[in-house]
Amino acid sequence: MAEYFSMKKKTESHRITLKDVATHAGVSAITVSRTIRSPQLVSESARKRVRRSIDALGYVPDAAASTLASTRTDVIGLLIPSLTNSVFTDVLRGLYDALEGSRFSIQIANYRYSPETEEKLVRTFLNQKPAGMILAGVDQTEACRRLLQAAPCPVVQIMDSDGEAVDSLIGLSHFDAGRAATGHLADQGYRRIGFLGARMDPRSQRRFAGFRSELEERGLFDPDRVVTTPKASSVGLGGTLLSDLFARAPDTDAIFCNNDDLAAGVLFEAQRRGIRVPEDLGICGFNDLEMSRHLNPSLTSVATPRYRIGTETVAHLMRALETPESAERQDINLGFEVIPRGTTKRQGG
Amino acid sequence: MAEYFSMKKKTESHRITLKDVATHAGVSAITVSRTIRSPQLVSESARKRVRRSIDALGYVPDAAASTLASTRTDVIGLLIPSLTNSVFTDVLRGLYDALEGSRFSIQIANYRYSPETEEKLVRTFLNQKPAGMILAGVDQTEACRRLLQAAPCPVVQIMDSDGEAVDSLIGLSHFDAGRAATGHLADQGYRRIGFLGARMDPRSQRRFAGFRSELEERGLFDPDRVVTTPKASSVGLGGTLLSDLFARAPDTDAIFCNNDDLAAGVLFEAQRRGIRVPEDLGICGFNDLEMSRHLNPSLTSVATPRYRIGTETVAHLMRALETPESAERQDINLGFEVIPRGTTKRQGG
DNA sequence: CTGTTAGCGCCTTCAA
DNA sequence: TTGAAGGCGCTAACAG
Repeated sequence: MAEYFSMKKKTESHRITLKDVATHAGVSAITVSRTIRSPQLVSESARKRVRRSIDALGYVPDAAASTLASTRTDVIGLLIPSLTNSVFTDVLRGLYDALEGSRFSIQIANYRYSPETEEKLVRTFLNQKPAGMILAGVDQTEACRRLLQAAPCPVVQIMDSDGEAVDSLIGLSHFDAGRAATGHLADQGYRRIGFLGARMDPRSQRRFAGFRSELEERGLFDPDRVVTTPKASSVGLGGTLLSDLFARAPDTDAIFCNNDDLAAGVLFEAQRRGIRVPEDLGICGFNDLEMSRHLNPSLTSVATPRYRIGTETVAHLMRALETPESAERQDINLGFEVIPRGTTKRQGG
Repeated sequence: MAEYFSMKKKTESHRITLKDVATHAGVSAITVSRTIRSPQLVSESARKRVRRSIDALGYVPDAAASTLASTRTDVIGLLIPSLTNSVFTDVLRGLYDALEGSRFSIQIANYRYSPETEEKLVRTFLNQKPAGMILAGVDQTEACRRLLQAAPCPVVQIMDSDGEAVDSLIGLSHFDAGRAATGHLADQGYRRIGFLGARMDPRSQRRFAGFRSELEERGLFDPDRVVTTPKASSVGLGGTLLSDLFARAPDTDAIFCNNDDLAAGVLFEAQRRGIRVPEDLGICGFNDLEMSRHLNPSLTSVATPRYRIGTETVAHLMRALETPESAERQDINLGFEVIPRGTTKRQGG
C-alpha cells in the first residue's frame, strides 16, 4: 500500500500520543489517560492542564491501542437479517440517534435470514470484544445462544417480546399484534378473512399464528385463504399475492397483510380490478409506514414502535454498561397499536 | 463492569493467540501470521499444518492487536447525511452485499446534513486508520477536503458525478437528471411545469438547477411554480407542497418532484382533489422506488443506480487496496434513466 | 491523587 | 522460506 500513500500528500510525520500530551502538560501518561477515561480520579488543576494540552496538540486517542490494553471496545455489534427491510432501518435510526455523542459506535452485520451465518457472525463479533451485542429476535441456533450466554457483555435481543431471551429482550408481541389486527377486521364485520405473507421470518410467523388463533376462536379460520411466499416483501408482490388468493378463494372479503408494502400492493391491485375498498374488501397492513395514512383510502395498519426499540435498546445498554450493578435481564414490551383507517369499513359508519 | 461479567458464565480462561497456534503447529508465531496475511510467503507444508492448528484451536485473530501493530484497519468509514433517506439504504445494501465475505467491515456515521459534523467525524475516522473512506457528495468543508486529501487511504465520494472529487467519485449527474426529467415533461406537452422539493440537499439543488436550466432554455421557467422546504421528505409532505403550489399557481399542469415519496404524495392528493392524472396534471418523481410502478396511474420517475453505486464503490476500493499501483483517481458516472409511465401523458398516446 | 511497571497480541524489520 | 527482537499506544495493577 506504500505506493498508494505516496500518491497523496503525506502530512503526518508523527502521531500524537498520550506521552506527547503528558510531556506538554507536565504529567505522566497515565494521568492523561485518566483525565480522559475517568476524570473524577484526577485533580481539578491537572485535569485543566491536560485538557488544554489535548486541545493544543490535537490529540485523539488510538482506539486500537486502547482496546488491546483494556480488553474492551466501544463497538456495539448489531446483527440484522436484512438491510432491505425498512423495519430495521427505523430501528437503526433510533439506535444511531440515541448513541449520538456517546463514545460508542455500531457495527452492523447482515446475516440474510440465515441462522448459521448469524452464528458465525456472533463468533466473529465476540472476538472483537464488543461493548454490547444487539440481535434481532429470539430464533438463534442453540450454539449461538450458548455463545451469547457466555459473552462478557450485555446482549439485547430486539423486535420480539414473545419467546425466551438470552439476556434482555426489547420489542413487542407479534402474536398479540396479529390477533389484534385480525380481531379488528372481524369486528368490522368481515367474515372471510385471508392472510398474505412474504418472507415469513419468525416474526411474520408469529403474526400469522396470532391471525390463525384469533380466527379459529371465532370459527372463521380457512386455510384456503392463506397465501405466503418466502420471497422478500414488496409492493408489487402484494398485487401478485392478491391474485393468487383470489384464484383460490374469490369470495375473500378482507385481508391481513404481513406488512404495509404488501397491503399497499393489494390496495393498488384491487383498484385496478375495480374492487371497492373497504366495501368489498377490507385491508389491514402491518408496521404503519408513513405512506399508509396517505393512501386512498388510507390504510388500516398496526403501528409498531420501531424507532423506540432502537432508543430503548441503547438506553438499556448504557445502563448496563455504566452502572453494572443495575445490569439485570429485562424484558421490555413496547406494545403496538391497531390504527383503524379507511381500508377497513366501520360498522354503522 | 466486573460485576456484570460475574453475573454470567465466564467460560474463556485464556484467549487463543498466535503463539498458541504456533506451538501447536511447531512453527513460530510469525509463520502463523504470514499464513494468514500472505500465504504465498509460506511453504506448502507449513501452511497446511498451521491451517490445521488454527481450525483445531479455533483461533481468531485479534483485530485490535493487528491494527495497533500494523497501523492499518479493515474498517471502511462511511459518512452519510441521513439514515432516514431510503436512497442511502439502497447504497448501503450494495456496499454490504459487495463486501460480503471480505475481511472488511463498514462503520457508519450520520452527520445529519451538517458539514461541520461531517468534518468532525472525518477527523475521528481518520484517527482510526481506516482502510478506506466513503462520503456522500462533494460538498464538504474546505478543511474536510484537506483532511481527506492527506488521508493515507483511498477516499470515494459517492452519489454525485458533478463537482470536483478529493480522490474518486462514483455517482451520477443530478443536474443532467433534473434536465432530463424536466425535458421529458415538456416533451409530453406540458407547459406550466412546477418543481416540488423537500430537504434540498446539494444533490436536490443540482436537480433543481437542471430543472431550471431546461425550462429557461425552453422559455418556460416560472419561479412561482417552485415550492421547496428544508423539511425532510415524506409522502404526506408531497400533498402539503402540492396544496402550497396550487395556492400560488393553480394552473400548473405538471410537476417534477424531488423524489418519489413527494411524487406519491402529490398523486394521492391530486386523487383526493379530483384532479385527473395525467390529463390535468403530469407528475415525475425521482429515484424510481419499487412502489412507483405499482401506483395508479404508475409513476414516471428517474431511475438512479443506487445499489450499483454501493457495489461499484466497493469494487473500486478493493482495487485500490489490493493493487495499489492501480489506485488512481477515477470518476465513474453510472448514469440514470427517465422511466416514462402513466403519470405523464403520452403524445398521440 | 499520581506515577511506575508490565504487558495486551500482533506485525515490522532485520537476519539467517 | 523462516525466525528473533522490538515496539505499536494504551491501560491494569500496584505502589506511593
